[in-house]
Amino acid sequence: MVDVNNIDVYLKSQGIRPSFHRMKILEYLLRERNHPTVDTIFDSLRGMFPTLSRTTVYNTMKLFLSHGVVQALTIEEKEVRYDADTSLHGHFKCVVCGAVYDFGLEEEIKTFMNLKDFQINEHYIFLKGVCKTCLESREV
Amino acid sequence: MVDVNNIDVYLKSQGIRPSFHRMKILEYLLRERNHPTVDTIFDSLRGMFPTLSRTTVYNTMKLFLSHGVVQALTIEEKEVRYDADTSLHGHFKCVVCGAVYDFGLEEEIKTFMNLKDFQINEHYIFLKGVCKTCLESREV
DNA sequence: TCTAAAACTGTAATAATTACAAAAATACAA
DNA sequence: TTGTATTTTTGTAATTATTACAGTTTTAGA
Repeated sequence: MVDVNNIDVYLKSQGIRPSFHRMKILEYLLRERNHPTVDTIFDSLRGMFPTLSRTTVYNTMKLFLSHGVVQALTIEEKEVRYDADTSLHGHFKCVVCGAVYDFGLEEEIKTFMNLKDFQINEHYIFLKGVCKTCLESREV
Repeated sequence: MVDVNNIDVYLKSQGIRPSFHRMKILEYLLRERNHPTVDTIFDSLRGMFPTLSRTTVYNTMKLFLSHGVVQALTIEEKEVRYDADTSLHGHFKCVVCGAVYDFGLEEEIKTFMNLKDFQINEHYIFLKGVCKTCLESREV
């Protein structure tokens, strides 16, 4: 995983000039790990530097995406979320509280998705249901 | 799989009144199996009955969705696609030609996505890459 | 046939995203 | 350091998918 203290080095290694905004946005993604939408990122960072533009967040996410620094999650229509963890893992969205959880996947799972003669570049695994916390609070 | 000749019976069994438009839209989904967007459905059926409204397609898809007659695929931002096959299977999108392919998944795969103490209602498995046809035409 | 409910239509409103042009910041050569 | 070209950022306008809504048509059944 990328070291939060060396974001500039990491961005350079990915062919991206490490501007102030870009570093702050990636730092946010790495620290919070909350699979935010553009609006969530924008609202969260605006407090710290009010000069930030929503367009910059859009531009930056598009740039990060094209350089493989983030993956885009479209678990649900009308909200694209971003994840700075680009390793193989799944996502679970709780339909009650809306939280998105990560969960691990063995490499092995790829054999179950083997498409003969197709070149597979990206794997997305989304589950929906009710998370443990929401299940427990319902039982009360 | 649902019999294309008994769509009215099937819709009734799902608690949906089988109106003319609803039957034609479901028939389209079952026949074409092309994971269409609302616009694709609209454009395809408009020729047959020009009185069709885009809003009707939206309304119908929302109705089908809430009754479990279709599933919504959000493989990519900015396009919700619909699939009348609600059984467990995966989807592959070719980034070159844009086609969406179905592929089978063993029940077994669910054990690889077991989230302890979570209630899982829906499984979505999306792959992206290059399909066989596009790979072959590139080699030329 | 008449009436109430359901379905359909078309336009207007909303929301996420993109386009674009101007302004600011940065890099770097002279 | 200064000047200039390039990159980045900003803010507004445009675009696109979707939803809201109100009026019209169709349907079911008394």
